[in-house]
Amino acid sequence: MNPRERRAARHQPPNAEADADADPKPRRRKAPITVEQVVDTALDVIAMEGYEALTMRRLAGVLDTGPASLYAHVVNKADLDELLIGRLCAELVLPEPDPAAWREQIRGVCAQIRDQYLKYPGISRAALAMAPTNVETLRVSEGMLAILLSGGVAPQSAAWAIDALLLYVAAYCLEASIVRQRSAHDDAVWVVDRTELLRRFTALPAGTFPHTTRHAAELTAGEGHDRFDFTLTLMIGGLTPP
Amino acid sequence: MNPRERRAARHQPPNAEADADADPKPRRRKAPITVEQVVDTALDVIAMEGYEALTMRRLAGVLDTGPASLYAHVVNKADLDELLIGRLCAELVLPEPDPAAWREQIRGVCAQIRDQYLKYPGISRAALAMAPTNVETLRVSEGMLAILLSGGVAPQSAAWAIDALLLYVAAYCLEASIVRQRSAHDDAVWVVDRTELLRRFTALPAGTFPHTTRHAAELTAGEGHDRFDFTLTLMIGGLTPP
DNA sequence: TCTATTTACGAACGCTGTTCGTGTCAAGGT
DNA sequence: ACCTTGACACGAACAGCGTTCGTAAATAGA
Repeated sequence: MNPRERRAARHQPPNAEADADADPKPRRRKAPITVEQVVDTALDVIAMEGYEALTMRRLAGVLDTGPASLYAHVVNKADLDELLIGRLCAELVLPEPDPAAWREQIRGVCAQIRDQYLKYPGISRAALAMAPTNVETLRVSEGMLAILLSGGVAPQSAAWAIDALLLYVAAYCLEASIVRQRSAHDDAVWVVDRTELLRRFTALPAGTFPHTTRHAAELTAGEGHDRFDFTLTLMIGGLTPP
Repeated sequence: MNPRERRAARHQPPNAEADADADPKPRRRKAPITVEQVVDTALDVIAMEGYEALTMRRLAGVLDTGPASLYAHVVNKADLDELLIGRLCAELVLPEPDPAAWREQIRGVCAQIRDQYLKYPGISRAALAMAPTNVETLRVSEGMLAILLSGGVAPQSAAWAIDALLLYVAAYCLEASIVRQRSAHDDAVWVVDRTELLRRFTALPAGTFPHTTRHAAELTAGEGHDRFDFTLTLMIGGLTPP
C-alpha cells in the first residue's frame, strides 16, 4: 500500500466497513521495516534527544539504513509528524462522560495531553501544524466534546473551548521544550534559572519598569505546573453550564 | 560594537546612564549596512513571503550582498529573530491604565499583538522561542501588568494571566500562519475550506463520532477572529477584581 | 522456472545556518 | 604625506537538512 494512500485513509476514513487484515505476512528479506517500527523508533529518538534531533538521517541511522528507505513508508517528514501525533493521541484514555465531574474530566484529559507532549519534548510543534481532519485528533476532540456537552456547556462554547484548550496545551509544552532545548544546546550561560531571573527583574531600572520590579516575585513564581493549572482554571471556569 | 555586546545589552540594560551617541559617522565605503536596515528588510521579506522564506541568504540577497556579511551585525539567526520581535513589540502602543476599562484595554493590547503577528506571518514562532528577559517584551508585559493591577487583579493572578494571554495569542497566530503557509505551499488539495471541513465532519462515521457529526456546524463555525475573541473573554472573564 | 512487483538503498541535488580567510576601505599617529 | 591599525564586506567552503532518482535485490504469482 502506498504511503500516500495510507495518509489519505487517515483523513477520510472508510465509513463503516471493517477491513480485517489477513494474517500478517511472513518477514521478507532481513528486516522489512514497518510503519509501526518507524514510528516507534522516531518516538524513542524524540524521548531521548528531543524533537529537534529527529531528522530523517538520524532516524534512518537508528534503523541502520539510509534515509531514502524511509520514504517507502512515509510520504515526507510532515507525514511522519502526523503519524507521531496520531500515536500520541491513540494512547490517551478518554473517560466516560460524567455530568457531575465534567470540569475534573476535562482537566484530566488536558493533563494527559500535556504529559504526553512533555514526554516527547518539542513534539507539540508538530501538533500545532497538524490538519484538523486527522482521525486520531478527531477522536480526542470528540471525547472532549462529549464531556463538555454532558456538563451542559452550549455546543458553540464547547467547540471553541476545545480549540482554545488544545492550542494552549500545545503552546505551553512547546515553550517548555524550547527552554529545555536552550539549556542543553546553548552555552548554558544564556539560560537563567528562577532565582537568576528574579535577580534580573529586581535589577531592572525601576523608573521604566515599576510594576515588574515590584512584583518580580509573582512574575517568576510557579512551581511545576502551577501556571498550567491556573490557566486551565481560568478557561474552564469561564464555561458556564446553565 | 560587537553583535554579542549588542545582544547582551538588550537583556541586561544599563541601569540609568543615557549614553547619548555622538554624531553619526559619515558613510564609509558604499552602503555600511546597519542593524536597523537588516531588521527592516527582514520584516519586509516576512511581510511579503512569510517567516519561512526568511533565510540568511534570502535576506542577504535583498541587501545584495553575501550571507557572511550579515554576521557582522547579528550573532546568529536566533539573534535576528530577537531583534525582529523587539521591533514588533516596540511598535505596540500601551495605553495609560484606566481602572474602569481594564478589560477592554487588555483586549486591545492582545488584539494589537495579534495583528502585528498576523502582519508578519509565522513570526510568532520566533516570539515563542524568545527568552523572557528581552527588554522590548518586558516593556509589553510591564504595560499589561500595569493595566491588570489598576483593575484590581491580584498580582499573582495578573502575572500568570499575562503569561497565558501572550502564549495563547502567539499560538493562535502561529496556527493561522501555518494554515496560510499550507495553502500556499502544498498541493492546494490537502487544505480544506470551511464548507469542505463541514462536509467531512458530517460524513464521519456517526457511530464513533456522534457529537462531532451532530455539532459539525459549531465545530467549524467562526468568522474572522470569533474564536480569538471567545478565548480572550474566557480568560479575562475569569480574572476577578475583588 | 521465469517474470512482475514490491522493497531497500547509495548517490546526488538544492537548500539551510555558520565560519574562515582574505580583501578593501576609512581613520589616526607620526 | 606615509604608514599602521582596525573595522567591515564578502567569496568560498563545511556540515547538515529533506527529498528524489536509478538501480539492485528479493519475494509473489504464473
